[in-house]
Amino acid sequence: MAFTYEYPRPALTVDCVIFGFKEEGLKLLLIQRSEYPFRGEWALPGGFVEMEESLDQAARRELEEETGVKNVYIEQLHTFGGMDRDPRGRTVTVAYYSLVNLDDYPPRAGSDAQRAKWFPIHEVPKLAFDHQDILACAIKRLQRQVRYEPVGFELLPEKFTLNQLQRLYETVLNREFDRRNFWRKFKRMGVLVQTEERKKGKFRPAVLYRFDEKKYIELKKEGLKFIF
Amino acid sequence: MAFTYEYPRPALTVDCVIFGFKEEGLKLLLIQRSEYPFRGEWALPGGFVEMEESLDQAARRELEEETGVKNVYIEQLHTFGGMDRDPRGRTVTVAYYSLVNLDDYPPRAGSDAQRAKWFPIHEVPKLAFDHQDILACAIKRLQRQVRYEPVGFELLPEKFTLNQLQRLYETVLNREFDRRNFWRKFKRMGVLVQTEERKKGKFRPAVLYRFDEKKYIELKKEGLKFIF
DNA sequence: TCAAAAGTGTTCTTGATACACCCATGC
DNA sequence: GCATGGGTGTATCAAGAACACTTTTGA
Repeated sequence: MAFTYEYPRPALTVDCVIFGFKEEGLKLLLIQRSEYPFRGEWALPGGFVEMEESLDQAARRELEEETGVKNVYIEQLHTFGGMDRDPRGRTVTVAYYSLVNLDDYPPRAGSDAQRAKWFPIHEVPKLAFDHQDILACAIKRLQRQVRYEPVGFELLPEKFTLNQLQRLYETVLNREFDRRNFWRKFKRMGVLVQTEERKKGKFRPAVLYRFDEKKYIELKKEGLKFIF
Repeated sequence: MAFTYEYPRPALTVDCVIFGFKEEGLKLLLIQRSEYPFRGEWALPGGFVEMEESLDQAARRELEEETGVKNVYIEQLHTFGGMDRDPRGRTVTVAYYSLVNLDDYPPRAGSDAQRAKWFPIHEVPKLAFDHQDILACAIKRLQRQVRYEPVGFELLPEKFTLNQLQRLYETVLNREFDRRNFWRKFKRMGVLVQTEERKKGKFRPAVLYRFDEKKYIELKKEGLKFIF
């Protein structure tokens, strides 16, 4: 049985806010629009939801089609349904967000994603639609989440130094931490595993750590509060 | 300019998870469906989004129409877009959630809302659609939010005793707190104002407190961490 | 005067903060 | 050997957890 009465329906889209991290700082993945509206302007990757796919699937599909980024964990952010979001007509968009390690998705990687580009978070151009609002919402969420859940590791390579981790937190939360206290806090938490490898650089090589997800899940069950 | 190509679109609805609190415990506001599908079964209040209203407006409108509950602060929860949610066809729903003080919305209050009823949270009947999932999501959110933001006060009368506050937290988080530590923690936080009034009962009258929102906002700016 | 809830104070432990020194490396 | 970031230890203070006693009221 179909709908008894068919009312007009808003169009439904998904949009993805994808954050990446490198030594230089936090970055955002955008695409340059090739179609009306906002042709030539930068926008979040996204598009229309098909009838035979879930919202998550739609987000993942659009992300891969438009940027080549795939197999990442995405998380629903918020749904934006303002009346004048889209000049083509009433359109509701479900925004997703994700954190990726920039080493895995270097700038302008896929040839299928010529129009995709990573922008430093503080040099993001004016965005199409209400994508500026969506971005603001995502940044808030990121700042919140990084404090209460170990998501920061998604932004780092598998093996990282405590210094990289600290810089990540300082970048995202826009404040500084005392190196020794920061390190101790994470070490005490017991979710980091020291590896045999060292990161070589100009100066003294730094120990590389891994995030131990299994252990985190265990500790969480026992009531660990991951808070920063 | 309208959409160049018109694709089929999912239907769009809103659903509201409304929590209430009383001495006996946490409650949930449901309506009994009068139409296909799931006629006669209990469901979250909600309905179709109109073309000329925002999502928030739609949620508020449906809530008032179906239950008489109005002028409450609602917050977007999550959007559910599974393919088989609705036997009538592909339907995406934006779920909202809200906390209200049960003294303001007594059970079966409005005559316009005959089919609405408050259920104790542990005696919720089987729900229509995937509303069970939505409810589970809302409970998680409530538990999370009550720990990191002062939303619990929405569930209480304007003036309340520390004991009521404690019972609220114990109910929502499903654990017990030491009375003295709990009280001290809240008092130290500095967001409670002692009123002149007392709550009389069988035994020694208890001091009634108010939540001082202005002060909370101030303290928050100064970096207060509201955590429980 | 008794039962039940309201209200307060102390100790102990743990985590947060602030801070100073030595170490390893490349140049 | 020196500049630079890597790595550790300690003292102090605030907050959390555990716990016991006095007060007020209605019946």
